[in-house]
Amino acid sequence: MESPTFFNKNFMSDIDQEDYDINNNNNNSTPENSSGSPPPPPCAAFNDVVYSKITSASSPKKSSRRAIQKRVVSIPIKENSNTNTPPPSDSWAWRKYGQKPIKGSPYPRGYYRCSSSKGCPARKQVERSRVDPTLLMITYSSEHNHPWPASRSHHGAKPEIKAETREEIAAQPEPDPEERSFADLGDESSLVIIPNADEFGWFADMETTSSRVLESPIFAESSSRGADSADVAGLVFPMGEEDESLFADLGELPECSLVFRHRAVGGVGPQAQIC
DNA sequence: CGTATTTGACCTGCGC
DNA sequence: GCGCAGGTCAAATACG
Repeated sequence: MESPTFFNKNFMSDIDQEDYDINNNNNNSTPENSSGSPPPPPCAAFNDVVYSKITSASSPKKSSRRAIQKRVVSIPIKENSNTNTPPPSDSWAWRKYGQKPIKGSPYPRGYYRCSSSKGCPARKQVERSRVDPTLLMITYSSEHNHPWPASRSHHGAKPEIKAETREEIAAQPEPDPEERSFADLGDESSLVIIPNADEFGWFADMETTSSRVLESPIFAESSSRGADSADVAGLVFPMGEEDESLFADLGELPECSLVFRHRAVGGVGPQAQIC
């Protein structure tokens, strides 16, 4: 059903805005602030942007108007990663559906669709920060309040979205009991969300030049202790080997995330923080 | 053979 | 109204 919506133009510069806010140590001067709106929540290094998307009228599949919620995280990566380097894994399965060069940025933006569950409306965009190429900007978006799927099945299970078409997606919003609203993700804004200690592997993949992250006491510990990173997990996510169940809870990102923030002052790297 | 990725085309919104 | 840029589609291709 179409619901009346309003278009928030702020969304247009979502990434750029975040990017520059972050990298220009300008965290305190978000548009919201400058316009007299309530200040962002304590952890709000990023703006959650809720906007409506008015889709193509010529394409029935896309003709619905939906409120979209966006969240941007930035992740340090190896500088020598190239555009073919897959984005760091998070706890969902993503299927790439497009890539576009972005004006003003030497790096293309990749477009991914959630394939963790059938009918999952979530999407994400991945691009290198033009300001700091060692940062990977990941923009998650989903319909506002749409259930965020349980995490993808790891360990080889392929996402089962084969026959999925956009029509099917629109037609079957069968939420899983374990699913959480994507809106939940938005309750805590943050720069970098490390969803799962078991997946710090992708950090290993990125750490070389971005040891800034590992400067974090928490991370330094986790990285130096390898498998024992469960300590870290213990801090934020009660994780064991049976992380399947944990993954299933990853919809609760805010509750089980390590959060890194750029230091607004001092211009140093990200700062570990648990919201 | 089934699934994922690539990539050019197409569509839409926005700024001028 | 036009052009540009971003986002998505879908056919072709690659991969396991």
